Amino acid sequence: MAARRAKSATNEAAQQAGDAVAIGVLDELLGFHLRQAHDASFRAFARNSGDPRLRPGRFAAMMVIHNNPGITQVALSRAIARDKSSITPLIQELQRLGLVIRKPSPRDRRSTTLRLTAAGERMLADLLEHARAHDRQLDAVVGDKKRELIALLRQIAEALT
Amino acid sequence: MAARRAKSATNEAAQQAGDAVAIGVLDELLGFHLRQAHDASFRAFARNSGDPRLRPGRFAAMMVIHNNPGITQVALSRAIARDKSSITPLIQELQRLGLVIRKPSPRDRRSTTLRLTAAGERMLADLLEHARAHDRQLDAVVGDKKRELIALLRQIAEALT
DNA sequence: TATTGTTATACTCTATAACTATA
DNA sequence: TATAGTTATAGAGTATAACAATA
Repeated sequence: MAARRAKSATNEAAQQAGDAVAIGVLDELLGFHLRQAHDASFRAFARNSGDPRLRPGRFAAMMVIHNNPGITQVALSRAIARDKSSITPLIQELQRLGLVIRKPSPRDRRSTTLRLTAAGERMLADLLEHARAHDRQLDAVVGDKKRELIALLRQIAEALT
Repeated sequence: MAARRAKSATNEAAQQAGDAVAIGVLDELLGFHLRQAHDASFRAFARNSGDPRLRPGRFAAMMVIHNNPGITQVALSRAIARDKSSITPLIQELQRLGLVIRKPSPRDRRSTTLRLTAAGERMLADLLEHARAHDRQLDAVVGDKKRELIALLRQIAEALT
């Protein structure tokens, strides 16, 4: 746990002058960089997507519903790795906005099936534009490493879930 | 926005049977994978670090203080990219746990300087053990790509901040 | 005038547990 | 007995705005 650079009473002055702070061993931890990169990406997306209704969480849910029309709430909850009780308010909100319709399943009367409305599809297309614009920013940063990077991130998500 | 796989009334049955859901274009978005990988990593860390006081946020703050003794609250807030008003309760909590000491700056009477206590240093060493164990899990997944991956994540964080 | 840190306040996201209605 | 979805509730974590003290 030895620190990397000399520290002393003069350090405070450096901090106050706005110097870069030392992050030490954190710099070698993949988990830390994952956190930093995600945080920056998340904020940039929220910042640029103008419409405050277009949070990353809702976007992911709508995308899953779009790609799996008729999906049930529990299946959706598994797909986006959230508890089913977290899905209820999310879906209610999307329904309130007229983006999703819920229909009782004909097969299992406990279940509700989900579909995007026409407005939902339009909103999703719009969201996707923002997401793609956002991703182009990322593309510009990672260049031809994109495929490889995605593959690594996917492996991480799978291995740790 | 065409979907990738055939969808129909039979889809719901597939969902109910627990089939993997289609995520569509999301799969090509770096931002999405960043979210998934971070989410999985974050949860795994919280799950494995036994001690519930060792949240990633506190860990990062303690690490920055360790590496920059005498840092002020505002400088810390910049270092971990949070508003200064979010730092107050965080530091109060660390102080309550006896992990951090606050001293008025002799130079600027508006400022407070932060340092880890001996207990704070011990706790940090412990935290670091957990973080490293966690990172070894990640290492096992990414193998010799680690350096490159970290470099890419750092570039992303820097470009988007 | 600008900055440091605190407070008041509120919002988002999420989870656990208990419930109902079905299976 | 087990599962789908809802509700009640609570806890992190964060931000904005306004403020007092100080620069």
